[in-house]
Amino acid sequence: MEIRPLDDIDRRILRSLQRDGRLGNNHLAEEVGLSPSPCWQRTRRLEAEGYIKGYTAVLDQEKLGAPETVIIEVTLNRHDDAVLETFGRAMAELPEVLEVYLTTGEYDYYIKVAVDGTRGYEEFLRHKLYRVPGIQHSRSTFTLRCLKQGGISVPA
Amino acid sequence: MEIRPLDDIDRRILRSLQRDGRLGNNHLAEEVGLSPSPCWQRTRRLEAEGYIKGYTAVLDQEKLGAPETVIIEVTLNRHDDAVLETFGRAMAELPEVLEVYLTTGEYDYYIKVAVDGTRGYEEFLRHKLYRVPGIQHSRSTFTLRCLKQGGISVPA
DNA sequence: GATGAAAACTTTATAAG
DNA sequence: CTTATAAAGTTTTCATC
Repeated sequence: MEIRPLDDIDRRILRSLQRDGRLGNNHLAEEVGLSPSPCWQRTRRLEAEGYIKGYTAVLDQEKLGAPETVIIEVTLNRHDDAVLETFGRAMAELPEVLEVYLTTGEYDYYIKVAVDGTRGYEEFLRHKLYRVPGIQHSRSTFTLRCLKQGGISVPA
Repeated sequence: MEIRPLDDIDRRILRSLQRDGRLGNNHLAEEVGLSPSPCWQRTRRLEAEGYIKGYTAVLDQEKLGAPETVIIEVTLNRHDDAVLETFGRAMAELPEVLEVYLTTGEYDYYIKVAVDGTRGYEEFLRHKLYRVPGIQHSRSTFTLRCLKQGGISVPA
């Protein structure tokens, strides 16, 4: 079920649905230069094979009251599996947290949070991050402006 | 046109559409406990007022041949508006680049890229990043595992 | 792959309680 | 807000070339 590589039309379907996740099959077919029926089959195949993981509404962080994006890097004071895992899970459960990555290098975790200003940030640190045990050191970077944000580009 | 604050039902609509961007109005209405007609009006309002910025298909980075996510922080050797701006735009145009943020602190830019292993990463550095003029210093962090990724949580 | 057709469902608008 | 209606369009399946 995952044998065939993507062809040009598959990639066009992915690009179109990435641009507009609610595109109907008829419009999509027209956009990619196919008749509706095979277009529909390809789209279902791309979903079934996992190229398309899902569809989502993209919401506005500012309008929802968390205009600041802050990057927090964290080192833990122990590095056994259990501590690393527990910390990551605790972070992932917090609503302010947008992203959690376990990383190589100087820090163990890389976390991105959305907060309402320095106040919101302080609150997050004091009431959420610093209450999770095991943090040795953390370093925060406020973002000033986002120039790009989004999913992977479908290769040519 | 942007006077009214969100109520509980609006927030449920946002959460449902974030979870499934292709939910039809009837299912959505049922999910949020409303009849289809007002549900449809609220959804259009949330779009028109910008709470919903759009809809997108979420694609699989691995399946599309770029399984590694690398975080690159960059300092530029000059900090006038033109240099900062030009660098950010050049980064945003590269297909490997998923995110570009201008930041406070030690580095000027924070960039997230998707590449195919250390090979793909080296190629990105040599053929793309290092060909952009003005870089004083950069620091790369490979991510090992992603524990969370997604948009903002709709507040309670 | 293209076409066509049919049933079920969705979208969009409008009117009335 | 709800219920109801209705035309237009979409989705999904299926048979055929």
